[in-house]
Amino acid sequence: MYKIGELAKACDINNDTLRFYEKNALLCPSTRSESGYRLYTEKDKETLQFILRAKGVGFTLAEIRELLSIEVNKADSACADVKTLVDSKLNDVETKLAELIRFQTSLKRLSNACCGGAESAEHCTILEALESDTNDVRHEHKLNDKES
Amino acid sequence: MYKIGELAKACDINNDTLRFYEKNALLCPSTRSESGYRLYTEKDKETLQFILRAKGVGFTLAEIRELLSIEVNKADSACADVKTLVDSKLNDVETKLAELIRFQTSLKRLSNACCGGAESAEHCTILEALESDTNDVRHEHKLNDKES
DNA sequence: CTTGACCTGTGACTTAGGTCGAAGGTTTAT
DNA sequence: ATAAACCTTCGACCTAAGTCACAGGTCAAG
Ligand SMILES: [Zn+2]
Ligand SMILES: [Zn+2]
Ligand SMILES: [Zn+2]
Ligand SMILES: [Zn+2]
Repeated sequence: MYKIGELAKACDINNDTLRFYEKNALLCPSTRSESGYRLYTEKDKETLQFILRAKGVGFTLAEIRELLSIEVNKADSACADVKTLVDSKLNDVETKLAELIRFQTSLKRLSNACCGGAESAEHCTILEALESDTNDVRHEHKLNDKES
Repeated sequence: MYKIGELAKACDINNDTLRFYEKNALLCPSTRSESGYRLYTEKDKETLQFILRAKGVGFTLAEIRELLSIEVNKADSACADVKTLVDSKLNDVETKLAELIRFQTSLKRLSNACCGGAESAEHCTILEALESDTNDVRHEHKLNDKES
């Protein structure tokens, strides 16, 4: 059982953020102590970590709430509903994934095209590499322009 | 050459967003007409599409500005600087990618575990599937609890 | 010659996701 | 018994990324 400050510290967030998540129905502590202290279980902590990961991946709190609500309301919902929601989120994730891979490819191409040396990057064609979906680019520095 | 309204419409954003991007050094129209109208080239449009894609993938405008500034300042920067920035962004992208793949895996597992039928989803263990990094889960609906 | 699209500048407002402080009160640890 | 951590409510404030509107003015097309 974690008290609010303990959980917050463990997950590197603010106490107020935990209260905020509670008010916004994202994470309620499983119990309270006799004196009213919030007490979070290990499972609560995992849920929090799930929330933080989901956020990191670009889900809004509303979307995360939706995902979490499946768990809460599952007795009241049909498998069909659950699957529909999950498949829709899966779809979102896969769309993002495709974009990210496109970025990764572009950035890799760019990194490969750039020699990383101390010379002027004038020949580095970032946007070309970032925007084109086509072939590789590689720049060359002339060794001695002056003496041509 | 696109006028502001044309580009905005073509990319399904607000005119004011384009002015906002201009004020925030993300996208300046290549030229102006004699009368002062913003005129965007095809290349400007591509840059805009890059911005929109980058945003969609979770980059902040500040990060996008950094990426774009490479192009603008490349004569003034060394390949080493360019490569450092690019590799750092690449790193960010790969971190996100890893998280997203984790999500994809979880959601897929969940989707597979759920029969999608009209029955109560009581046996659907979302969080288990979402949080565990372990094995597959599959639920079974008893055919007739009453008559047991 | 009027209408709609554009220009400028200014400032208010919005949503999401917090963060902080104050006021006033309890609990827990040392 | 005192300090640190917790509780509550309440409201102010913050950033990011816009959006909207107003005022006063120019421009282009039918
Ligand atoms: Zn280079
Ligand atoms: Zn180089
Ligand atoms: Zn199910
Ligand atoms: Zn089922």
